[in-house]
Amino acid sequence: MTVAGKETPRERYRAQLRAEVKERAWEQIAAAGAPGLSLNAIAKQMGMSGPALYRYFAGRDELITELIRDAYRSLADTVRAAAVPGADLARLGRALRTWALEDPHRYFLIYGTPVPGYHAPEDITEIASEIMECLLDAAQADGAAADTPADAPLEAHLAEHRRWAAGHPAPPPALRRALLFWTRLQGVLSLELAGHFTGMGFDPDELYESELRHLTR
Amino acid sequence: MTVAGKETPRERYRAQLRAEVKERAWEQIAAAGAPGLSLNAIAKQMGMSGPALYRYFAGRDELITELIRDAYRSLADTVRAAAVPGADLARLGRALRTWALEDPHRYFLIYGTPVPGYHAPEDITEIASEIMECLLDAAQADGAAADTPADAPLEAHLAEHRRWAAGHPAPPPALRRALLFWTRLQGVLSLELAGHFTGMGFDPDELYESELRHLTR
DNA sequence: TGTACATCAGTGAACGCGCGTTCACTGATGTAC
DNA sequence: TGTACATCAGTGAACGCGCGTTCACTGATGTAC
Repeated sequence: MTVAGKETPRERYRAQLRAEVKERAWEQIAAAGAPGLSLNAIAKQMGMSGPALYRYFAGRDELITELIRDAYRSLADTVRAAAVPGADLARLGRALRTWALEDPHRYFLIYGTPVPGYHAPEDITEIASEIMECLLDAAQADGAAADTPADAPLEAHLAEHRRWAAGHPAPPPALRRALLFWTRLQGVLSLELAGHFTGMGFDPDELYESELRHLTR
Repeated sequence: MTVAGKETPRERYRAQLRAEVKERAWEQIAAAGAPGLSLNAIAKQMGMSGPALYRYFAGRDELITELIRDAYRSLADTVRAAAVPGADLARLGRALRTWALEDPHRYFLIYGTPVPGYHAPEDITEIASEIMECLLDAAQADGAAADTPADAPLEAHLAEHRRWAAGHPAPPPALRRALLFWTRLQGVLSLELAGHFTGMGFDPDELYESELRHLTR
């Protein structure tokens, strides 16, 4: 660890090279999918020999985990930036969509087909709950005016099983809003990004906006 | 092509062996994900040598395509069976959920991360629209009693872009119901199956049922 | 019914490939006196 | 300022592996007369 701003040239170089490896990794994911990611291929593309990269990453797995972490981090930052005090859920929803469309491969690294046997390290799980927290904040602020129950059975269930809310004080209707907000938008997004709407004629954005209208009114 | 019931022993054997290969393929997908699927490994597991399988499949790609086709086919059959006349959308929704939970890998082969560069052959696209048709039937039958507009902007858009409906006579509110039904359920399902709810404490089924209540009333 | 032939299943060797990863080593860069 | 040493970056060879796929071939199964 080095104090920021006091990096040695070598540390700077290391960080820069790690970053370049990751960039190439994303390019490779875009070209052949995450399973086709290969350290050797990245090295070759950067004009160095395979084993050189082992100075920067412990192995293929560490690189992938790093990419996943970065993806989560960027989503969390995006969501946090959109969940400023006073913002409504729709704003958060549009930020999510922009983020997802910006780089579908990044989206799928988080929300795509899970790799059998892979378990994310704990710090990644924490980023995920950071996202949930923003969601709850927004859901609570958004509907604070009208927190009448909208679906009693689900709200009762959520009121009793709110471990995921991690102590967040949102009332049951807000818990429900947050969760359904999330699943509904993910529904449109994942189908859209996976190409299940291509050739169908309509604009997925209209679906998305319709969901935003319904959740926030 | 042979008339059913007039199969020669050899044809019967071929069909049986192809089926066994596919079974092993699913097992392998369950163990290592679709990208790790290997003809050689399947052959070895079946006690034969690698090249033997080339008598039954043109190559790895054909096997995968076949698996995808089977997955689509089984979903379409499930949906069709649930969309009997008089059935409501909720029934179709529950059938979808049962089908998905029955074999998540099968689900992800259709709705998971798309493989860059892969394009499904046309007959698979047709199965997909078969599913859409059932959906539209159910959506139309279900809400026929109250087809008042629920979201004018979206319904207007869908009324003008109904290529996907392939001539189906469903009115705009039913178009909207069908699509949102689909995306909302997929939203819960894909997050649930990818494990994004694990450790959160609540039961995804409650979310799912809440969505069903909202769409069908 | 038996014989001659065609068809098909499966094998084993081989080709070329790329992967992840380890290891001993060279050469450059930074550090301490 | 220069010299001696330690640290680090990157190389090339090597290991073992598994992949998809082709090809010539053996042996069994079915077919025609």
